[in-house]
Amino acid sequence: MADTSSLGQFEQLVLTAVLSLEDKAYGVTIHQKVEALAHPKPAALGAVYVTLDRLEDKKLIQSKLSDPTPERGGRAKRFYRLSEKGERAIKEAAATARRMCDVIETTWGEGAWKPARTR
Amino acid sequence: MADTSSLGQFEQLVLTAVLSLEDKAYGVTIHQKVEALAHPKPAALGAVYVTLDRLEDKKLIQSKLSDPTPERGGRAKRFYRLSEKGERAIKEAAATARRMCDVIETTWGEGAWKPARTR
DNA sequence: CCATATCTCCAACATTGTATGTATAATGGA
DNA sequence: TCCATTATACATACAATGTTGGAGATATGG
Repeated sequence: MADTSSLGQFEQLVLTAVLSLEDKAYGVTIHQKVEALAHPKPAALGAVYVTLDRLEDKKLIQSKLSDPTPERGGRAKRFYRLSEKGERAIKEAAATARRMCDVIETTWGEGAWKPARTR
Repeated sequence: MADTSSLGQFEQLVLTAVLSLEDKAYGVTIHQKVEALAHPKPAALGAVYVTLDRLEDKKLIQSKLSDPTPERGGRAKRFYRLSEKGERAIKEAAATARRMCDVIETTWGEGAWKPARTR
C-alpha cells in the first residue's frame, strides 16, 4: 500500500470537488460539484459520504465538525480539506487523466478512424 | 439501460489504448500503452485481459482472432477495436476527465506543476 | 522432441461504486 | 409545546471493478 495507492474514478471526482470548494467543502456542496463534473451521470448523496469516509481512512482528506448555522435544519456540517497526501494523489491522477484526454483527442484529430459496426 | 453505464478508471485506460492503437491493438500492445498512460503506476498483463473480457461483454469493444505470425512464440493474437457504443462511452469519460483536469489546474492557479499541453 | 518465447485466459480475492435506509439536530407554525 | 419539515450526516448491503498469480496454447529453434 505505497504511494501507488490508486484512486477510483469516483474518488477522484470527490477529491477534485473538495479541492475546488476550498473552505466550503461539506457533503451537500461536494455532491453538487461532483454531479457537475460527472454530468450527465447522476451521483447519490450517500455515495459521496461513503467515499468521503474512505478517503479520510486513507488520510487523503481531513475533516472537522463546524458549529451549526441558524437556518432551518441548520445542523452542524462536517467540512473537509485535502491533506498533503491527497494533493499528491490528485496531482498524479490528473496527470494520467490528461494523458488519456490528449491521446483520445489526438487520435480522433487524425481523422480516418471509424468504429466497427455492430454485427 | 441508458448511456449512463459508467466506466471505471482502468477500463477507461484500456479503452483509450485500444482506440489509439487502431489496428495494432492486442493484449501485449494494449498493456504497454496502458502502462505508459498510468505511469508510474504499474499494470499487470492479466488485469488487461480481464478488463478486455468485461468490455467485450458490455459490447464496448469487439475482437477477432488473427492468423499466427511466423515468429518465435508467434501465437495467434486477438485484436480489438472500439464499437460505436465504446466510442460514445470513451467520449463521455473523456469529457468528465477534462472537466476534472481543468478544475484542478484552475484551482491551483497556473502554478509550477502543469505539464505541457503540446498544442 | 524439448526448452523457451509469446500470448491468451481463468479463478479467487481486494477494493471501489451505488442504492437505500436510518439518525440527528435545527426551525417555524399549529 | 409538539410536530412536520428541512438539512445534514452516517450505516449497511450489494454490485461492479481492480488485481494477482498462475495455467494452458501454440509457435520456433536447437
